[in-house]
Amino acid sequence: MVLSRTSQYAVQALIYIATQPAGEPVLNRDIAERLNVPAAYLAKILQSLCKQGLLDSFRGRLGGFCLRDGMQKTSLMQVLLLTEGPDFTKSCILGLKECSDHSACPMHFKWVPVKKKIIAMLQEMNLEELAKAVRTGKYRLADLPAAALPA
Amino acid sequence: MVLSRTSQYAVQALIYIATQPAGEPVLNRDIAERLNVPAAYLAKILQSLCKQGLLDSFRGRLGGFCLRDGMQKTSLMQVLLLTEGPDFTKSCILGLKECSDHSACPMHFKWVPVKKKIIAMLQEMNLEELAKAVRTGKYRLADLPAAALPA
DNA sequence: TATAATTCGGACAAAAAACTCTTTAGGAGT
DNA sequence: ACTCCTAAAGAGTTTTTTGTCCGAATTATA
Ligand code: FES
Ligand code: FES
Repeated sequence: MVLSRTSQYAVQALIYIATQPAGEPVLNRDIAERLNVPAAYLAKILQSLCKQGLLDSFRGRLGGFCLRDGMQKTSLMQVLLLTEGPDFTKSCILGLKECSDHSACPMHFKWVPVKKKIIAMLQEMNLEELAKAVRTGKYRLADLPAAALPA
Repeated sequence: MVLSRTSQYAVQALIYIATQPAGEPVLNRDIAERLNVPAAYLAKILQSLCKQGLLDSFRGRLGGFCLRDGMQKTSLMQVLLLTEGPDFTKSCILGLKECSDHSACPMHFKWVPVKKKIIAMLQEMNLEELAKAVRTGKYRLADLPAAALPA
């Protein structure tokens, strides 16, 4: 309803990394397995997040990815601006090029307040808090494996 | 941020048809030109909306598409359930297969209230009202043509 | 120094979404 | 009956997104 698969993988991975001890690199393979997403594809996404400054990467033995220092409090909004592009929040719901009060589609004045709520929500959630929530065990980052479902 | 291009075209076209005199078929060609959208592609979308019961179509001279009788008050939610599929509102923002209180991702309890707002908004907007808004001339369905932009 | 483990980078492949072309069939006017 | 105008249908193309593969570079450790 809102996010590309790439963004979903990125967010899941970042939260997962944030749940792990800071400073200890996490293996791409482990993240992919844990989240049940394609490892090679996830690697690309993580590499891109490195280039964009959210992650640090280390090659060779004891290598892996970890959150760059000071990025614990990165908001989901910041992440999505990287993965969805800088116009993420700027678009008209009907797809018009410009979305502004003086150039409005018929849904504009209903949509804008809702959009503001979405943006506020994305800005107030950060990786550290989400990771903390996951560590309580009450929330999950990936689907239940089929094996765990009732027969 | 929320809708596929197909859905955007569908909604734009339906609103445009609703602005036209009821019972008089509107040409696909005219809709496409007015919305500045690929005609052949739009035709497919309209055909699909016919099959799904929102529109009536007529071939030959004086042919075209018009809203099926009684569909003037169709809500955007109903339209999007057709164009985006019946799971449109059911998805988890992180992409998990199940989105429910007892199987929640870490964003679930923040996301669900916002999602409810989106759904409420989509349910309360219907084609007739949107068309009326467009007829006032204050709102638009398509981008300003490049020719109309300041040089 | 050799080895194993890891990311990096680029090319490639598959799938989905967006869009086009061409032919057929149906309906209105003459 | 004929012609013109329209949507219907289906195959095909292009573009974007998602996903794979492989070889090279980098690093810890034995
Ligand atoms: S112009 Fe369409 S949402 Fe603002
Ligand atoms: S489980 Fe993720 S939004 Fe409900």
